Amino acid sequence: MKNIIEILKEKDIAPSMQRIKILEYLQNYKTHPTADMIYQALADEMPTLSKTTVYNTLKTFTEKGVLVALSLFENEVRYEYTKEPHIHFKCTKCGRIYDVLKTFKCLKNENIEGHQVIEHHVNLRGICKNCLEKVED
Amino acid sequence: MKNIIEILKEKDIAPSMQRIKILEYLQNYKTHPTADMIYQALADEMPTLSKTTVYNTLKTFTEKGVLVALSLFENEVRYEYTKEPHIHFKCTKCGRIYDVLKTFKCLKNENIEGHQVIEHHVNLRGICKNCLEKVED
DNA sequence: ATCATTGCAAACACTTTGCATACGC
DNA sequence: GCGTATGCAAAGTGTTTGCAATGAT
Repeated sequence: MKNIIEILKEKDIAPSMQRIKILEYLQNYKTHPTADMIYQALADEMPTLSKTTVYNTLKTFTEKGVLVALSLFENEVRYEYTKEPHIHFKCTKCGRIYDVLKTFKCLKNENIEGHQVIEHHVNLRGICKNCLEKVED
Repeated sequence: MKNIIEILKEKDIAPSMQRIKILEYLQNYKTHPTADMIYQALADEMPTLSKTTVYNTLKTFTEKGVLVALSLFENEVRYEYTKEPHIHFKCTKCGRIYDVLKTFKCLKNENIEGHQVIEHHVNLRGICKNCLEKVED
């Protein structure tokens, strides 16, 4: 795995304890967490961490292209590190978000009805594998 | 155009002045407005209208399947009446949201990697036709 | 008379802002 | 020492809740 400090420097972001921990968390836990989830997860080992810093850091990372901010359903912002082409599936039962393979053509940089596409997001919602199995029991 | 009262009755929603006006607004102005935009637009001719009622009504309509709530970008909830298959394009310059034709296969009711899909949303972002032309001037 | 809808005020959750302190080169 | 990052408290948004007043049958 690429060194976190390297990644930050490449994007002109000064490394700091807080920034490293937050990016590390997003690399390790691919759960598409909200700002608050990240804060809760790190607060134990970083008692002086403030939510403002989490928000600031996520904003910086998103602006510099380190992270992607997702607006899926229910009006919540979630963050992810991976930028491999994929789409999102959110389970209405357990709330978990899955990355699934993008099987169709990406419209990025294409022209659609005269509009120039820069981002292309596909969001699915339904019942996930896990929850389907539970119902069958 | 189908009578609004008919539509409401079909969905077991008791018609009221407020509900009719709100649905009428969404039928007439296909701008994918937020709750606040709807409130602002109607407040003039309905001085006693409350924002709570707008929120209540949009919630009811969405639950009963009269409207669809969209989570596009920037963490804002927008509402639309049409349910013809289409996808959304949001312009990063002017903020306008366009409906564009869905040219690829809908995954609704299909099984993707074991997950059962109920909803399928495609969101594009970029520079719209209008704003592209303005830059060229 | 009964039951649902409305609308005010207050509460709430999430996010941003202002500013003083602390940190790192 | 200087410029940036941090973090507290407060303010700002968007939305929901509690409850009394209103409206419809």
